[in-house]
Formats: sequence, structure tokens, C-alpha cells
Amino acid sequence: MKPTRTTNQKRIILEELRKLKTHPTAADIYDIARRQLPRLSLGTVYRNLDALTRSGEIRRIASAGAEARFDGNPSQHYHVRCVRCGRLDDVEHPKHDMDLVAIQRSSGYDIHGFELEFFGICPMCQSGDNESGDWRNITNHDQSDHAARRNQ
Amino acid sequence: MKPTRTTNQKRIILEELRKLKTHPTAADIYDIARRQLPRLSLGTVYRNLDALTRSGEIRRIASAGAEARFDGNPSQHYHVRCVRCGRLDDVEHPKHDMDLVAIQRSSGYDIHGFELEFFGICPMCQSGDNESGDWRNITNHDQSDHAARRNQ
DNA sequence: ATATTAATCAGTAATAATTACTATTACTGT
DNA sequence: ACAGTAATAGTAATTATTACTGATTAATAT
Repeated sequence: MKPTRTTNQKRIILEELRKLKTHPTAADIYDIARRQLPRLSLGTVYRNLDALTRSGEIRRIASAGAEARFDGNPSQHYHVRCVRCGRLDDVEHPKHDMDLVAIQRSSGYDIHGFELEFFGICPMCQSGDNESGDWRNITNHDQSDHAARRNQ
Repeated sequence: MKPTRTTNQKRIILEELRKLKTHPTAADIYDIARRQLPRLSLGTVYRNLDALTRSGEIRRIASAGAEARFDGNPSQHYHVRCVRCGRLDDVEHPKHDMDLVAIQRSSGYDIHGFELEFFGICPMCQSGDNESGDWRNITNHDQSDHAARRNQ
């Protein structure tokens, strides 16, 4: 019912995202995929990332107010985010067995799943120069760092 | 070292947020607080919500690409989000004891805490008209619903 | 109480991420 | 080959959030 053509653009976006161990933004993927598709448009990247997320082939990772990150590995696993620089890593998953049924009962929601994200200071920032205090107890990037990462 | 004055604006923003059981956006709080402070500026709302979040008096709730939500209850508890309409509720917390030390060891991060968010379809959307399929397995609002909620 | 002064504010402009729009391109089925 | 339509590139628009500037105002010391 939902038409879904496998276009070159979609295929390459998915391939490139799967190659990465990191969790890039839409703009990151745009930069990378454009090496193979010079005429690629950013809108196409967003559209395909949405479609791939909806079909469950990738995951869209929630983050506070900042840009969305994408994860080529759709299987259940968790993340750690650095509250200083915004870095996002996978985490060895302790395999938590949430009682989704109980939550379903108490909330009335039809529960599909859950997201678990740890936050703290990454190794680089621990040993680092970044003198600024904590920023948004739940995440968010240091503007300058982020800009730097993006413009390199 | 961090100067923090108790202004009328900050006090009322905090009071109003605490009164609410819901998890409003900055714009929602702006609308509400303006009933007492007609000259209030949206920038002031953002600035104070940031400050309150940093001081730990409130919580900022993240979601990918969507607006930030704020929670007047800073104590540890979890949320459910409706993937159709974006509604966000508190959840009876099963009191999970995460082994933060283990994650700290395996990740190298200095872990401060974690976020746990469930997602699914809220009661209203279950019994509802909303025919659109799932939208972003991790959150995000149905535009029209959201606009409607906002403009009422 | 009053003056001082630096934090905060209102108002507005700017930024950044994302989405919407439109004419064109390229699959797909006949 | 051709019609029909999904998807695209390019661009404009929208939305949330942040930055800036001159005016206020809460805290502090007189």
C-alpha cells in the first residue's frame, strides 16, 4: 500500500549509514553520500531517512532540542551521550527486561518499545580543556564544539 | 559564582510549570505565564527554563527534531510518548536500578544518569480517527494535531 | 532609604534544523 | 513506446531556538 521504490539515493544513504559506527546527523549523511551522488539534495536525505525509520531499517535517535541523529543498526541497544560535546556512542547493553505489559496496563498506552539513554562526560571531555559547566542536565551540545565538528 | 537573581519572571515560570501535570513546550509556558506577565518575552522563557534546568529545579525532556518539553518535577521518573499525536505522560516507575558503574567502566564515560522513555499509542489515539500509520518509531508529532493543540 | 551596578528583561533580528513546494526525472506495468 | 506516478533536485518557507541591544530592576553596599 505504501509505495516504496528502491532508488539509488535511498540505497546509498542506507549503505553509507550502515558502514558508520557513529551516529551521524542528516547533514553528515548528506556530505558523505554526495561523494557518490554529487547532485543529491538534502531534502532527499531527510525524506529517505524518514522512510527508512518508518520501515524500521534504521533508527532515529532522540536528543534534546539538537539535531536528530541516525543509527544504521535498528536492533535494540542503548546509547551514551556526552553532555559537554554532544558525542553519542553505543553502550554495552545490560539487556534490561522491561515489563512493558505492566506499563501498558497502568498507562493505557499501547506500548511499542522504549528508549534508554545514558548521559555523562565522554573520555575526551574528561581529559580536556572544555571548562564550561554542565549544560542542560539532559543533553545538548556546546555550540562552538558542535559548529567546529560540523565545519571541519 | 553563577549569579542567579530571583526575578518575577523566573518565579512565575517555575510556579506555573509546577502547577501543571502535563509537559508543556516553551511556547505553552509562554502563553500561560503571559496571563500574569503580559509583557513577558519568549526569549525570557527560554532563558529561564534553561537556567532552571541547569540548576536542577525542572527537567528538559528531549525528543528528536521536535520541540523540547519541560517537566516541573525534577525527581527521577519516566515518560510515555504517543508516536501519533506527540502526547507525553508520566509513567508509574518500576524503579530500575541501572548499574551505572558497569556502564561507566565499559564506556569510559563519567556517567551522570540516564533517561528512560517508553513509546506507543495513547488511549485517545487508539480509539481515534487518526488513520495515519506510525510516524518516526522514536517520537514526533503529527503536524496537524500539534498545530491544533497549539492554536486553541 | 538611596545610589550603584551588574544581572536580567523586552523586543527584535538572526540561525539552524527541518519541512513544503514545484517542475522535472525515471521507474513500472501495460 | 507510453501513460501514470513515485521520487528527485533545487529552492522557498516554517519552526524552534538563540543572539543581540538598549532599557529595567534586583541585590549590594553605602
